[in-house]
Amino acid sequence: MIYEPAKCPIRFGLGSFGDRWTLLIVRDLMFRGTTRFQEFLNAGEGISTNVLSDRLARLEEDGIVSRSPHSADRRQVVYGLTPKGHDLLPVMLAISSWSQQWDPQTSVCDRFAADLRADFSAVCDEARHLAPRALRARVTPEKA
Amino acid sequence: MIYEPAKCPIRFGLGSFGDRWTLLIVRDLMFRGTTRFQEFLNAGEGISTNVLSDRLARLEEDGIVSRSPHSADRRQVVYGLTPKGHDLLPVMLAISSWSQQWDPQTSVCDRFAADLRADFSAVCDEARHLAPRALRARVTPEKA
DNA sequence: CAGAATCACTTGCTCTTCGCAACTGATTAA
DNA sequence: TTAATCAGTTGCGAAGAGCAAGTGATTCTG
Repeated sequence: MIYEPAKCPIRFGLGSFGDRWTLLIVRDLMFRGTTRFQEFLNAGEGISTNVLSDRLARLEEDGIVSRSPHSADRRQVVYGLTPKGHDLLPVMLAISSWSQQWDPQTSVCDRFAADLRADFSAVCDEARHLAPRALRARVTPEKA
Repeated sequence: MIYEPAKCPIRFGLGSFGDRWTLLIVRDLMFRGTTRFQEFLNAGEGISTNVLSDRLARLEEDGIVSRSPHSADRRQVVYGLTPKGHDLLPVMLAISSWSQQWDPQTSVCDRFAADLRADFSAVCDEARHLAPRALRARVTPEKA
């Protein structure tokens, strides 16, 4: 926990993911299907090994990320989202929608953004059942 | 800007509010009607003056917060949300909904949470036109 | 009109955290 | 048997956060 929560929901949320890196890890798990330590490192964001290690541990402690040994290769550790982690989908999509609206560089496809604005809950319900790659395909523009 | 953005919407969002304090300032502006430097300090979160000063400056630079001199008292500076800042409402409500679901201590009223789950877009559209106090009254439980 | 209070900050200091690089122990591939 | 790969850990310099005191402008008080 990054700092103590109170009754405020914003403060509680920031206690779990109120830093530069945590939501990027959740993004990789949710939209890119990243499951291993090395993959997070190579995600191109420049997170360092010690910080990644720390954030994954915190996320596991907070019940957002699951950690299990790989069945075949015992060197590997497989990370995944718990139900609590999956429930961050609306937060991620709300941020995506905001960025699409205010950052010209952001590549969220216009149709998805329009769908979100029209019926956010319906899009979330639909997106909830998609695998990471399919989810990402739904969010990002067709021609990119 | 806390770090460089790319095409990723999550990364862009975190570039604007990916730290411990920024969203708490937005919360105070959005749900509590806080407008002055001293009020942010006394919000009970324990932010220090130098960090508050820095964050308000960044938020203004990012076009999320407006800064104007008080009409009567020229010592005072009045802070407010820009349209870009107001558009963070869905992000704040998504975080609130998540916290209400996963933190027993979080005080978001059950009815509001249910409304959000049923039709997030409609609740956002409705909430958009409310003043901070009225908005907060809609979110927090009746008996608290 | 003088002195004190209040406003939004700034400065200086200390301590924690971050980013980088090298290293480790366990496991697997050649 | 040796080399490569895995998920980390450790050590160090730099950056950021937290705390307390100070600043200049403005406004209130007597």
